Amino acid sequence: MTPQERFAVNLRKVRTEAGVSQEELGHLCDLHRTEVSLLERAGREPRMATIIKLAGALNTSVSILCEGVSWLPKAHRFDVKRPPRS
Amino acid sequence: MTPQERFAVNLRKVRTEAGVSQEELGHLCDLHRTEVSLLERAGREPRMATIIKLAGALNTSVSILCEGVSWLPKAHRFDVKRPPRS
DNA sequence: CCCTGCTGTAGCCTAATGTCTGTAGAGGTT
DNA sequence: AACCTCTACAGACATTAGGCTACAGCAGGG
Repeated sequence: MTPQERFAVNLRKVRTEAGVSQEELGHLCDLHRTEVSLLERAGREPRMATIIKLAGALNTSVSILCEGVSWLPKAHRFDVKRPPRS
Repeated sequence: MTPQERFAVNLRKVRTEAGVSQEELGHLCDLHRTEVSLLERAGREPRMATIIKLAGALNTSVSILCEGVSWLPKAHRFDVKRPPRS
């Protein structure tokens, strides 16, 4: 599982729980609807501005969107935890 | 003040307080030395993987690196707070 | 004085993000 | 049936992140 796959899961979870469509979310944070779709399908890796926009539009925090992803400096690799099965 | 300017301030503050050089930090998180320099001079806007790498290498969190930057969905603009003067 | 460590900065390159348009399918409602 | 909403997905495009090399400056220490 890659960092963007975990981000995708987090984003979709937060968005659906907020009851917002991809298109509404895109409008809220000035992102194109296809970009939101790609992010939720782990097709893209968001930049800082994108993460902060999404967090603000969904009234959540960047930590929650990045939850489960960390970096192990000594091992020089990511540590991506599997999301809790809904 | 732009989001990346605020990120630059946050990054430099955390790095210097950790007593790490740009080059050491770059090695810890597999980033080039010049990239760390650019980020601290607000010349670049980091991606998610970059932010998480930096946070992991500096033993901090993404929230701290993104501190002071938020998105106002209704106003369709960022809200960047000035960092506390050291 | 020379040497070393740290940082700034310019340039070039590749790969990626983000924008936009359009098409298509699934599911629900009337 | 037709209609609507949401989403997936393609292709094309401009902009940018990040890697790399190289050179310069500036401090401190021998």
